Amino acid sequence: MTPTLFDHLEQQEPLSKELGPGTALLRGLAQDHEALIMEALFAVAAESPFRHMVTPGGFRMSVAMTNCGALGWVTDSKGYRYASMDPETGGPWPAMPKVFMDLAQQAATLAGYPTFIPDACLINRYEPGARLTLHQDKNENDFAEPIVSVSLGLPAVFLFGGLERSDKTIRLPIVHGDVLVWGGPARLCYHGINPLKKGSHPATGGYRFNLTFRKAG
DNA sequence: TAGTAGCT
DNA sequence: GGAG
Repeated sequence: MTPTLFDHLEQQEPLSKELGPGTALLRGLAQDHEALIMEALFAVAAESPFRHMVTPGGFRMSVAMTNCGALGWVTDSKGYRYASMDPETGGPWPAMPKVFMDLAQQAATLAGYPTFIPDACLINRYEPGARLTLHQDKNENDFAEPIVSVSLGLPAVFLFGGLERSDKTIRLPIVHGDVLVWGGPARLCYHGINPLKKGSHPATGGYRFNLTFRKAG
């Protein structure tokens, strides 16, 4: 039986107050298909391997990334953008696995975006110490489309701020299986991930993986 | 400025 | 030495 948004909200702290409308933290939503998801993730990585991209400023990112779907997020000395081809392999990104698409659409629907059809899935791999500093997702074409973020493996602290970098941030402890959706007035909020702490997780070993679904094109 | 260093 |  598919859980309703009410089922999820019932078991969690009231996020809507802090994060505003259009935003939901769906605790444990990805746990049901955890084995299938990890299998699909490794299949994607076998085709387009994880790599440490470089920011326009010339810094190597601590998070290793790959993509699946029609478009993939990339950064290099020329800037941030979406590309239909993997710069490393020269070929298209791997197709988005059905289990990814189904999960993203289920999460988006629960959060109030029933027509969400992602064309991009950025896969982030965090090792201990890896982090993402506060940033906005603004390389997509339509900001009316939400962001769906799936957490797998080691726990992390998700930072959620406002529309300006200097705005106060709240710290959300995120664990394996949690899915965070944000859109509407929160769509362009600054967010980030604190440096990952060392640990071990049955599903992912010493890593945290994050799937970020977007309609980019 | 999707980073890092350096401070409290 | 970790957290902010």
